[in-house]
Amino acid sequence: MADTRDRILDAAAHVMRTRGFARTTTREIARAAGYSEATLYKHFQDKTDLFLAVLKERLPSLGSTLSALSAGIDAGASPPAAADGGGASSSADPAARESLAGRLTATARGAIAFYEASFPISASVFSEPELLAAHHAAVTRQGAGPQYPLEALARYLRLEQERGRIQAGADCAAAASLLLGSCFQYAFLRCFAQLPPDPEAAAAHATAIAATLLAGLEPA
Amino acid sequence: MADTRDRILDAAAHVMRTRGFARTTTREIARAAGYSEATLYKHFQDKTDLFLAVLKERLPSLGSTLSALSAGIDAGASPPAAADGGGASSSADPAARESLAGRLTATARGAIAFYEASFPISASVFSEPELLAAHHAAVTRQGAGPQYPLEALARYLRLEQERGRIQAGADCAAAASLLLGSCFQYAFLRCFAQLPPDPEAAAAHATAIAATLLAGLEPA
DNA sequence: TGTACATCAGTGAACGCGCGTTCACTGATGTAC
DNA sequence: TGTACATCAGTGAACGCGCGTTCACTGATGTAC
Repeated sequence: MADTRDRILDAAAHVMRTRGFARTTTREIARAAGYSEATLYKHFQDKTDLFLAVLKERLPSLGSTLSALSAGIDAGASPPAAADGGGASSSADPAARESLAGRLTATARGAIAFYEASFPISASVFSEPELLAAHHAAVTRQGAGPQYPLEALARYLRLEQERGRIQAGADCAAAASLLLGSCFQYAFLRCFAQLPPDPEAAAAHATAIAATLLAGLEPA
Repeated sequence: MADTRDRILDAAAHVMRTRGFARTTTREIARAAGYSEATLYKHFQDKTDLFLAVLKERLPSLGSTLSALSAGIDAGASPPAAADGGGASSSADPAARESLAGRLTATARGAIAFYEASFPISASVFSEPELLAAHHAAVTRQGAGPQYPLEALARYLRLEQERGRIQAGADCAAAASLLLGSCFQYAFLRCFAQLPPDPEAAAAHATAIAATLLAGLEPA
């Protein structure tokens, strides 16, 4: 029973990813889940209810990537737990993980993987403004939402700032927006071109933007 | 007749923005345009054909913002002409327009306006993978597409690099991705929260990210 | 100028289809005595 | 252990609706003579 609900959510998420939101009908979901359409209505009030559950329970999370950020620095605020979609948060090189550049690069890699995984589903929400509003309300109510990673990264950067590893006058919110925004758009462009995730290309991008953000553009 | 086609495209773009892609039916478009549904089929082969025309002919452009970037520096490559959605590309302060920071800020403001205007329509495309593929093919064929602004900005930065206004070793592609990615995600977050465009907030964001990108984070 | 015809932008009404949803039902499993 | 009943996850078939699309048509405008 609880298993049935999970299978329906898995199937719905799978159909949304592979056929697109417009093709994600109750028939397709039921077929993919191996149940009749009527069964969907034993577990969800209607189609919108099912979609909101998919958005809430089947979107990947940046949780582990973000908690790895501050690990070993401060036992401060940890993000809400959920399934992890990134998995690229722990660098292979322990020394790199300790450096500012290493941490930012690892975060960028995790963010790219996360955005690439969530885009196909989250973009769909924009085609139904009422669904968008309901999802936004749900996500805001529980303090998550797409601006959470920005806030977490900015918090980490301020921590480093206090420790003197970042310029005293630097705008940490702006820096977080630059780094994650770049990852976000990078993932968008790959989804737009319908390219599959490429961890090596993503790592190269992550390294380049982290280094550029840290160093700045102005000549010495 | 040609006027009719334009009115249909205007109506379709309007319905897509206000009701969302899922609610953009032939009936709604016809009603908004003031024609019968049958008239749509005198001008477009089918609904997909109409959507592709909207994407091609009614998406805003960053053209003027990007050409303003290099204005007065080099008579180099100018972007393809199209209707302009930004309009915030020319700064009120001529001195600011001349400085690197001023140009980057103006570009960021134009990019935010552009992304805020195009997101509601372009996100829709993700709900129909076939439409996405067709749109991507069309846009790639004519050398435009969402990565065009990134390339144009990177080209401008390399120009400044040659003139010594940017560090010799800096990664201009990464810098362009940081700046425009931040604008892109900023616009996404506003659309997600269904907030209307706010030029003042956008200008503040643009100023902050341009300054942060230029200065970098590392202490002197 | 008047008449007969051609053109063509636009329409009203209908079509078949696939959608989301519901309903009376089945049959396996658990439980009381 | 056997019997009678309750529970409940899951179903097959049907429903009404709104969608995209088509078709025979209208009526205003232009043109030939």
